[in-house]
Amino acid sequence: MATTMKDVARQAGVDVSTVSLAINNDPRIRRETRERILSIASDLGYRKNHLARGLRSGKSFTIGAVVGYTSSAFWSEVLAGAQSVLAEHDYHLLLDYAPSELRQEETQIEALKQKRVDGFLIAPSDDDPESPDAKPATEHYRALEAEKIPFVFVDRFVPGLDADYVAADNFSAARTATRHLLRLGHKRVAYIYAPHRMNTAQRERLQGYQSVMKEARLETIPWEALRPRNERSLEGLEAARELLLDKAGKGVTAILAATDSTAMGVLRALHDAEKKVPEEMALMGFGGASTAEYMHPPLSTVTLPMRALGEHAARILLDRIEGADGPARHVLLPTQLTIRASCGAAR
Amino acid sequence: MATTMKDVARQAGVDVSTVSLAINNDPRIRRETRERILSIASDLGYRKNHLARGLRSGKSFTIGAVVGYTSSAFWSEVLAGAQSVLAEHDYHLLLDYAPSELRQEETQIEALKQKRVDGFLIAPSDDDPESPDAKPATEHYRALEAEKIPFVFVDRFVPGLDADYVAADNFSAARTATRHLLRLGHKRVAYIYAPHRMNTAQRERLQGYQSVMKEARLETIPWEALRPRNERSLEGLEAARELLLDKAGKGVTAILAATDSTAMGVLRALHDAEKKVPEEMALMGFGGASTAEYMHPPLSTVTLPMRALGEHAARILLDRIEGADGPARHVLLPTQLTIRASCGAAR
DNA sequence: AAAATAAACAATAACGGGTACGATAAGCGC
DNA sequence: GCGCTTATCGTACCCGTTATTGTTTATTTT
Repeated sequence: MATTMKDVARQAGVDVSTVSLAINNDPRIRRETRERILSIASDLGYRKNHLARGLRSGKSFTIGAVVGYTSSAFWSEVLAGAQSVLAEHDYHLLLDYAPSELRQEETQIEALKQKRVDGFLIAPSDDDPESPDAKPATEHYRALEAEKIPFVFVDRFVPGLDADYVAADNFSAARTATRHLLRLGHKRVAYIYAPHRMNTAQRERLQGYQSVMKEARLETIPWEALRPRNERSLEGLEAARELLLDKAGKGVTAILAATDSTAMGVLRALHDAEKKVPEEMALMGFGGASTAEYMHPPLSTVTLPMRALGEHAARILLDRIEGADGPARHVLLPTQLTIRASCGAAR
Repeated sequence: MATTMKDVARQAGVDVSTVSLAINNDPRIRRETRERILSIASDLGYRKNHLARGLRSGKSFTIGAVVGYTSSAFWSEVLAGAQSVLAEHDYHLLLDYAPSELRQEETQIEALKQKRVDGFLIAPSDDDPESPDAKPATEHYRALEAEKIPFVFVDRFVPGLDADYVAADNFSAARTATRHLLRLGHKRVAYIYAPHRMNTAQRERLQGYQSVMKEARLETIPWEALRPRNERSLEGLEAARELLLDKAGKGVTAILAATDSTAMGVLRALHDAEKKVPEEMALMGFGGASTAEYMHPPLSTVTLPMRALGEHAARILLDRIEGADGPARHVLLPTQLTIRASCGAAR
């Protein structure tokens, strides 16, 4: 059996309440007494029971993380960032990955509620590809608000819900990337994205691209990368291939891809079509996955602040748990344009 | 305040113990009574408190995951696999990422012990680069055994410790990969690996390579990829560059890289040196990261069963938690040789 | 020196749920 | 009608910790 406060108390000849106070550094306990107790506790291998503590105090020092495991490297980094901040305050992440397609958030949240998490980090699921205009379900988020369980959206958010969120500034990022391509002399710039992955982050990238193109009075060329038919096909590959054949793609000299992995698929299609990158076609992506750098040519990309996303979200969450209850905070973190070879030089 | 069993009991006009029995499907409670209680519980939005339950039963339905966050896509997949199995049994993962260099396992484990996790999934840290021959610290693992807290090593294990582990069959995988290269006609096959990432998994790959080369009476050409000096440099890149210049690299026609990311760095170096892949140099890696497929040429690789690693580890852990106490189980999962363009055809 | 105050610790009751045991009542055989 | 079993539920205590309130004993105030 694990040693408890009772054991320590017996050994030290004091009451358990005294042990508790001593361990929690309560000033009511004399210093020598505390030191004696702590020493005995250490000798006995005492380890406090967070379950009991949580039961009594109503806090579990645990944060539920409800994220999809798609583009897993991304979430891995985000969670690592969150965890590093949380660890400093004795908090831990309770993980609940689930494929975003299943959209099981409500079930996941419910299960984590039973474990009495003190708050949630949530990446809301993507739009329903069957009915992209349907309003996302918000009841379970409102339930969280009603129960006063803090939660912070990460990377994406649910429109119409005035909740805290931390995301990359995708709109500005897309504007910067698009402007960079225009500045290099490109006129016909296509934007390839996956509609079945549509969410607020993706939408803002698309809008950023559109806004710059419109301001420059250039034609926007949005191009949809459909869900690959079979497992072996790469997202973005077929789309790019079709774009090259379609009349809409005529004269396109630059492609902005909504994600790095899409850009990689596009790159493959360009290789297959023997289009030289960047000479005949410039290419940029979004992400910051380290592998983008390994491509041939190395992919220019908008680097997303993954760790910082997690860190900021964790800090806001901790604030809320401590009781801060101001208005919802919307944090947009700056991104970084990482210029490599794939977007080429001015023409 | 959240509704508790007491509230349900009051509403139903029974004792809390009856509610408890009803909720846990105890046969002593009449069916109609149980149904009435469950219905009232549902109406009141009752949700059981896992903290209280855990305190009483000594189980938290929580598993500590102590892994490094390096090659995060890998761990993301492993953890997703583990989580999918655990979720079926109401378990969750309590995450504790930490950079493997810090080797803080003991601290991490201690913190998770306080949260009363029912078991651990552990990826032991890499060898100490300062003293690679030093025995890894095993006291904290023995402490776990003494306290009868089950744990399973994943991907790597600690030599000399007779504990459960689940790993890819790296030795066979390396043998298969090496043999494949030999069968293609290569005689001088180099093996590039990172000594500062050395662990049991890496060691077995190296040994697999060596064993096949020795059996074929060919010279082994191990080549160390040192830790990149600056952030911007890619692991494997410098090593490959040096290998090409060194007399040891003379006549090498195939390179086996210890990981996919190393292979990517090597590929870059080969491009830079204008060595055609696979015509002038065949290349293979280990991993199964999806991005390997996006390379130019697409990288042949040994695909590691990431999800299955997590799933198996979780199952063993659940077994142990249920009380199974046979001898330590050592599970080696088969890998898959994924042939793409980078290793070329027979010459 | 009596009284007020402070210091240091003890005692006790929660927190929410699990469970061994006991109580009650109904059903049954004799 | 008696004792005995079985079904069904209540009683009471436990898990380990913490917040609150008491109870000493030492210290200061007047």
